Amino acid sequence: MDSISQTEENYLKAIFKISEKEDKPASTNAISTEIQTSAASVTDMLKRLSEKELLHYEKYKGVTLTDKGNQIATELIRKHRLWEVFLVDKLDFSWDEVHEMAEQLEHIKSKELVERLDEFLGKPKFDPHGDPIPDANGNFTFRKQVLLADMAPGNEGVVVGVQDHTTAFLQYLDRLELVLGVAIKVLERFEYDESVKILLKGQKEQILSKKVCQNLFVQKRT
Amino acid sequence: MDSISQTEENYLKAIFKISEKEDKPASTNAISTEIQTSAASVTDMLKRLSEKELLHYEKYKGVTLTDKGNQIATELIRKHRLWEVFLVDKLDFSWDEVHEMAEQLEHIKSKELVERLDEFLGKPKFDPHGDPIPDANGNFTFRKQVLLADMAPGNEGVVVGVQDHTTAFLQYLDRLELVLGVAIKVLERFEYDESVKILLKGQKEQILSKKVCQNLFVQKRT
DNA sequence: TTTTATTTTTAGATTAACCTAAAAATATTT
DNA sequence: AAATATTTTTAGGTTAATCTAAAAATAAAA
Repeated sequence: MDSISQTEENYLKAIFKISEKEDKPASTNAISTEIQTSAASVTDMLKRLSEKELLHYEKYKGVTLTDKGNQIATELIRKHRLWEVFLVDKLDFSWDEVHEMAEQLEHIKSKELVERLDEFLGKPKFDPHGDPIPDANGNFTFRKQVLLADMAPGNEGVVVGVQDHTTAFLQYLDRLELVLGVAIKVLERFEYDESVKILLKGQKEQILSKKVCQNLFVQKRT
Repeated sequence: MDSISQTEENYLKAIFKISEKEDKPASTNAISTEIQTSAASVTDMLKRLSEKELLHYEKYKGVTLTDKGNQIATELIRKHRLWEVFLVDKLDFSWDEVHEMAEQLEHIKSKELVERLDEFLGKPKFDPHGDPIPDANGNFTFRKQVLLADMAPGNEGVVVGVQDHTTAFLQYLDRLELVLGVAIKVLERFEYDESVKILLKGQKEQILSKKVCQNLFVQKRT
């Protein structure tokens, strides 16, 4: 029952994030980029986390989380996303403002608090960016979704998430009225620049750049 | 605009607390007791906080907060007490469970979050223990209150706060139905052990020990 | 007013988390 | 396969926050 520092928690979260994308052990460099610190510091920390049995570490081979490390990382993600829901649903922040606050709130240590918060928010399954919130057992709700870029003309669906979480992108989406839950239909794809014409809410036509399409998740209507 | 660590914040809060009671500079020992650390560590920290101009420090003379230090401490108390209201009013925790969580939540850094939270909670003036919540400008609502121990037979009033914040006392008060807002009347004082017989909610008689009376604040009806 | 007790500070160490620079291991080119 | 480039680790140092033990200053008692 050795306690874990906020810094250690951040490393676990970073490793979890990297492992989500790539299917190989997380490299020292990948972690140092994610966490904005020197590779030497990462090596230092990996040794300590390995000592605590939160991850498997072999020199020069990268790391993978142990079950214990995975569980802690998942809990952090659960807390982060629940707090984001709180900030947006209850305190009326917009989806581009909540990351930094949630980054702090996720380190609050109290199992009971998380469960009560979850209850208070109505046990949400997704956060304000459409990312799944793991339940108390660490299980994520899986939703089959595709990038708008991968939809063919004629396809319809609902905007359910984003790949790019930057403030700039989120604010741009607000301007385009591309908020979560909105219905869209792909009308046409222009080969020239891979932009796409969509029908928004069944009424408004709009052209979206390739970049936007590659960062927007849609749940297709079947 | 040098940032301040959680540890530094805790020192400022401790000094504020000590200065509230005593009217002289806070001593190294008083701080070390409050913060549960060695006197040597306190001396170290006082030098650093003095360097940052958060307090006035003269060797062997104790410390007082500067305006800046005072402001930070007041903001921490504001945050602590607002979060306590959130935990009790929104998440249904009881008044004896919230201290530790608020102790962590008070360090979340975001001016906007505090103001939104305040708004969300209905701009409360007092926390679940009856302690005043400073407003955004650092002003406390003053309430004239007396210890139950200082009330004479015949006096009536409403329970508005506690002096002792321990879990044990708070839980005991719950058992006695002495929650905030309850009306009481002093019926009789027994010289022998300085216990007091009161009338609860105008209907139930109860005898309270000297110790209870010395830790319960009442707002007298005039 | 000395002596004794208490409080506070200094000195010297430790630990977590970071850094830079150099060395070692691994990966990529030619 | 040798040479070059990249990644990772080691070595050695720094800073914040802590500690114990000893010295210095202040306060209390005889």
